[in-house]
Amino acid sequence: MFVLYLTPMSEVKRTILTEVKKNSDGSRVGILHTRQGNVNTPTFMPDGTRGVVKSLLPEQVAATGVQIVLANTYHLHLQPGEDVIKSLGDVHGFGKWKGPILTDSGGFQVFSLSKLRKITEEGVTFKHPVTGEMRLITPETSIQIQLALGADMIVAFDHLTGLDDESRKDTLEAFERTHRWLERCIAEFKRLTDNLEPSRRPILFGVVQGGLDLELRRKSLEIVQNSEVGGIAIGGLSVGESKEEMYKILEFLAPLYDNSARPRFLLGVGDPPDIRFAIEHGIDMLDCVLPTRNARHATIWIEGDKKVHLTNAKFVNDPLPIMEGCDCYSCHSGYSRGFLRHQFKVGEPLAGSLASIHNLRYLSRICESYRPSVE
RNA sequence: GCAGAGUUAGUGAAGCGGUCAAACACAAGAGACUGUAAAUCUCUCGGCAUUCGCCUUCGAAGGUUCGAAUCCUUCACUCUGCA
Repeated sequence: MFVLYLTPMSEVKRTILTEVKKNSDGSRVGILHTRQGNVNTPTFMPDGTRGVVKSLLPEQVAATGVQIVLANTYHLHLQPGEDVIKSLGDVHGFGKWKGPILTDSGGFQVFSLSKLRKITEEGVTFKHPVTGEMRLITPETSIQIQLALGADMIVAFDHLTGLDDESRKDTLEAFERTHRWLERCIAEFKRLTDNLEPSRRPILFGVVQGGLDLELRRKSLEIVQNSEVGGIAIGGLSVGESKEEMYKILEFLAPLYDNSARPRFLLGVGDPPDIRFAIEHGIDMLDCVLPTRNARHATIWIEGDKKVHLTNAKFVNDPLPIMEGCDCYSCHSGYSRGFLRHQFKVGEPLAGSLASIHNLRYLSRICESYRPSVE
């Protein structure tokens, strides 16, 4: 068969995700096998860009139900550098996170640092936002860095563009380049990991692009699925488009995943309704800065996915916890909204930490609601 | 007592004849944030109308001027020197 001829490789045959159950709402329950242990899916993964989930101890992160944490290739490469991290016990020993760690490739910075970067076919040259230093990241170096960091799951270096009106014209270029770069990522990955036992290899995710164009999305998914990658990442969403547009793509892709043993990772989505929608359309893993960033900005979720600003004046004397009935540490310990409002107003970092714990628990609980039998 | 300096919206602080309802910072109020240049950013912040606009303000009271937060006089208070 043509597809098999293209993909006779070990990564495709390897069972990276064991599908435990299909739910009637379209979601699926699974066990993700990484070299750093198994993880229950669907799962939400907070971003610890610089090697830690901001303002939280690993124990506090784990206590929210989170099982995987992200780190970022671009940030850790620039500072302190993968050599330093390697010498300090790779990303696990560095940040003391015992579970699996996934690194993002730096592809997001192609988008978020668009004013500070230049794209060529070779790769992307970034100007350091602070020092002005120029640094080239290529598909090959991204893979090298991620492996040196010691991540258990890594992402192919892709070309991400925004989906605001201005940037949509770049979709085709980004789509094509992403696939050319994927081949180079895979080649480099194989070169550096072929000598490892398959069970000791990190999992490489290829990234699906294509903007809002359904045909491009179909083609991109096909290309990624026919590549020697261990996981499928859906990229290029939640970057300026409407929710309806994002949902349309997720809905379109849902029936097209061809291999239940490969995890599907939706990059960068973390608004509770979006998480639910994604999970109910076959997504197993999601990461996002939203729960922790919002928390540091005093915004938390309560029942019904409602956003609440804890700095609001109405909370001055409020003795209630962030969310009644919540089983997170912050709510369970009884910290009042009045206390949190005050600590936010005076700039006390503990307030952001307590709110982060709550928001992470809120998202973990959403994921757990799809996998009751596994708990 | 004498000589200087000062008193500006919640606070600090610019302004020194028209372009001043009055810079800026903080405080206050509201909001944004989706693979983290983000413990950040945006808006509002005398009163009313909330579109045009109108009204009351720059220690107090008088005065000069077409026009004063800005110049003059007196008073009140604050600070710094000398007694």
